[in-house]
Amino acid sequence: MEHTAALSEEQVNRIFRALADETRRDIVRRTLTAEASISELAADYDMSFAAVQKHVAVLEAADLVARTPKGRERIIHGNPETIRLAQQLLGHFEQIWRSRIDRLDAFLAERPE
Amino acid sequence: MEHTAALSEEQVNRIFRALADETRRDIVRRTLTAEASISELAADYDMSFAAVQKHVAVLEAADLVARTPKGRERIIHGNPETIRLAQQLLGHFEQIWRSRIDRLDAFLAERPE
DNA sequence: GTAACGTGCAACCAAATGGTTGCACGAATC
DNA sequence: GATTCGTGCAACCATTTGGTTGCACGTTAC
Repeated sequence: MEHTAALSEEQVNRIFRALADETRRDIVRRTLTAEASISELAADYDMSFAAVQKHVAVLEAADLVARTPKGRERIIHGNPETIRLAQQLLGHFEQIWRSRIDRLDAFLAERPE
Repeated sequence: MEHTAALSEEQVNRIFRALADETRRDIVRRTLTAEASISELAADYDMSFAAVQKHVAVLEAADLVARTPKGRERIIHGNPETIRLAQQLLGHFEQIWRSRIDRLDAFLAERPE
C-alpha cells in the first residue's frame, strides 16, 4: 500500500500552480541543490527583490520550499518531499490509464476475433 | 539515455497551470478512463457549458487531452503521454536532490569524524 | 423543412496573478 | 550611534483567469 499523505484539492492546486512558472521552478531547483537567502536568489533574476520575495511566498504556501530565519536573513531550501507527492499524484493518473488498458485487454480476450 | 521530448518552458507552464484546477484534473481523469463529448462532461459540473468548454481548451493547449470531431460532437480523450512527461519533469527535480545527497555523502566520507 | 442539439465564439465581469515602488524595521557593520 | 543590509508589507497597476450570457452555425431528429 502506497502511503500518500491526504492532500486537500486546494493544496494540490497550490503545488501545480506554483510549478507553473519558470522563475519558481528555477528557485526550487537551486534551493534543492543548495540553500540560499532571498537576496542571493533575487540577485540572479531580472526583476525586483519584492517580486522574487512573492515567488518564494507562493512556493512556501505550496510547501515546495521552507524558509528558516538565520540572523537577518531568511534561508530558503527546497522540499523534495512535496515534489515526490506531486509525482505520485501524476502516477495516479497513469494508473487510471493503465487500468483502462487492462479492462480493454480483458474485453478483447473474452471476445475472440 | 532517457529520451524526454524537449518542451519549451512555456509548454511546461501550460501543463502545470492546466493541472492546477480541480475541475480540469477531474476531466483528465474521466477522459483517460473513457472518452466523452464536451456536453457529457459539462453535465456533471456545476457550471455553464461554456465554462467547461474553456477548461477543455486549456487542457487541449497543454496537450493533456485531444479533441476529435465525431458528427456534431467533439470527443475528448486524455493524453497519458503528457502526464508521463510532467512526471519525468518532476523526476528531474528529485534527481537534483539525490545528487546533492550524493555529494554530501562523498564530502562526509572523506572527512572522517 | 423545422426543431432541437452540440459546439464555437464574443462580450463582459470579478478576482487572482505577476510585476512595480515606497516605506518600516530589526540585524549587522563601521 | 549612524549606516547599511535583508526582509516584510502595503498600495498600485496591467494582464490573465474563470466564470457568465447571448448568439451563430452545422448536425441530427421529427
